[in-house]
Amino acid sequence: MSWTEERTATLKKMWEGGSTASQIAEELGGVSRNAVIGKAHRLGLKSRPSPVKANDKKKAAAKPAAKPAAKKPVAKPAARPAAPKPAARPAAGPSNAGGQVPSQPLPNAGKSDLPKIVSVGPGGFLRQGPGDQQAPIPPAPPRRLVPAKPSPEISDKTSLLDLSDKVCRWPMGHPGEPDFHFCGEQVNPGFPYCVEHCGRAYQAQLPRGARRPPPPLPFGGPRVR
DNA sequence: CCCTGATTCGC
DNA sequence: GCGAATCAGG
Repeated sequence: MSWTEERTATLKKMWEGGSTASQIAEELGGVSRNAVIGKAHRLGLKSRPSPVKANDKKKAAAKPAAKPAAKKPVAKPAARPAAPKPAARPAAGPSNAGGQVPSQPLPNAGKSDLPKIVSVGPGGFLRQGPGDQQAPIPPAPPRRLVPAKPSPEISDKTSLLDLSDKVCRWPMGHPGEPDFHFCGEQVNPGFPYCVEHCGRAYQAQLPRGARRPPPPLPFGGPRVR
């Protein structure tokens, strides 16, 4: 398997959506977890709430001395760029650090305390505020077993091959499912999505300080059909 | 042991 | 660029 545009896009989307590397690898198929991680890094995506690197204590004095990390008999000057850590991006909370979809059905159900931020995008689409996602859509995207439903109705749906600059590339469903397809509506000029999906793709910024970790949107965004 | 992501390095 | 092997933490 090679990293095509779409597979890379899927990887990126899922990675940013909080899926674990294993899940992504499984979804894509034909690649290992390591491959996904490796690719993610090469893409520049990196460092998410990683369980293993959670430590970021202010006390750096403890052990600056690096461990050779490479136990291979190769003598290598430990000149590591010392990645400037991106300083805790508002990432998933501790409860769902594992990338699992939160069991809470409505991330934003009764909470109206947040200011409703709405702004108008270039195409006239309304940006939603983070967490303003139309509430209840997907509590949990069914992963793992794909029914392999012999669906004949994918004929008139926009498939991967039907994508062009003119049609909305918003994914409907999940890759691997028999009826996975794309929105296919006419795009909002200058964007990869139609006006409606631009509203989902591009969200308004909350004022500083009022931000919350982005709702770990399940891969591919809300399951709308 | 299971899981996670990070890193290295031969290909 | 890719990803197995490995490391390291939970």
